[in-house]
Amino acid sequence: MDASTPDTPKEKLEAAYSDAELRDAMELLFFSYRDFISEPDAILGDYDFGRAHHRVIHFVGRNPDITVSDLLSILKITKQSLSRVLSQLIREDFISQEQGPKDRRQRLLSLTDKGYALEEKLSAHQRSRIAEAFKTAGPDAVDGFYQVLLNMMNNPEEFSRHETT
Amino acid sequence: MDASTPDTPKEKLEAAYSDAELRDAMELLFFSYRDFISEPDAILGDYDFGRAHHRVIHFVGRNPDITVSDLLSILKITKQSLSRVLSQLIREDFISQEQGPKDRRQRLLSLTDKGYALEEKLSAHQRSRIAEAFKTAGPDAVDGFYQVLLNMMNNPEEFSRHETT
DNA sequence: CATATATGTCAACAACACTGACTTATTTTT
DNA sequence: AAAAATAAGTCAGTGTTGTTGACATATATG
Repeated sequence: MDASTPDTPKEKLEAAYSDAELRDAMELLFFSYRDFISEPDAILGDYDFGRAHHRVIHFVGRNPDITVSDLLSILKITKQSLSRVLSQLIREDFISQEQGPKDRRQRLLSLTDKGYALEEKLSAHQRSRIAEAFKTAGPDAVDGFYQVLLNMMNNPEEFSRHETT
Repeated sequence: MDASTPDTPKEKLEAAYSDAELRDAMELLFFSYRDFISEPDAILGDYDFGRAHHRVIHFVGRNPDITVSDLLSILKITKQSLSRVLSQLIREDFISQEQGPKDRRQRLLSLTDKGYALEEKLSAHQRSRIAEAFKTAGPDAVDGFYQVLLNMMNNPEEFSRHETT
């Protein structure tokens, strides 16, 4: 019936996981992500923005002078999809464009002051939610959180963690 | 500048987290979830289904005889949104409906054999991805993963973890 | 000079969420 | 028994965000 259950008990040292346990993890991921991402929606509504705008603001904020194509490969969406939200953000002065100094075809993106202010506002709740979770769970749990999620990525190198003070 | 940096060094024992670290965590969540959820898309395409169908199949599979309203409060979408995908899944015999034995207004939802087969197929890659990540990270890391994500939920009671063998 | 690359744009379309209004069957309350 | 509440379903319209395909412009590179 249950093909995932190991027949040899000695394998337990290697921590085999049952299908039910693995589905637990899937659900936990769903629930936590659902609650995490739904949070800034109210604020975004005030600006007539959506989650796509939020993602762009976040990644431009963390990568000043990012090129459009680099942003595209982070978000993994088409340039037409990006264009809709990006041109809105540029038009309304949340994001600025600058011609690339070496390659003048590039349009380097950065947050304006207005954009930074919005980013701060949007991420405030999310940051304190994570800070709370981290404090409650403790430093070892935080390490585990990083290890597991990193191992779940297709290209863990895409993620670069900042210094722990 | 950075308002989150504690001035008193003794607070370090309580593990304060900088804004940069907290934004790291936000990104890790984004990246890992992005890669995790994009996986079954190809299979879904073969059936002309999308991610919404996948979520319904998953939660009905894990909660046989679930009522429509309970499913709605898990997914946190409107009944009109659910209706579109659910009626498709019922029409094509992936999900069955049964009148509630106590409350005959209820329509209890369960997966058919066909539905179970699809669920298995859809979750196979995701389960092995998680199993790999768990094995690589180790049991302590898995505990940390659970603790942090649980603490990030609005209502951690909504999640119930199965027995660890 | 030819070709490739970075970006932007137009148009059409699909998935999936939303609101609002209304119906039917059944249960609960008064 | 009548009234109100609940579970589920439906119709119609709308918005966000993703997709494909085709094409344009400026700039860099061979």
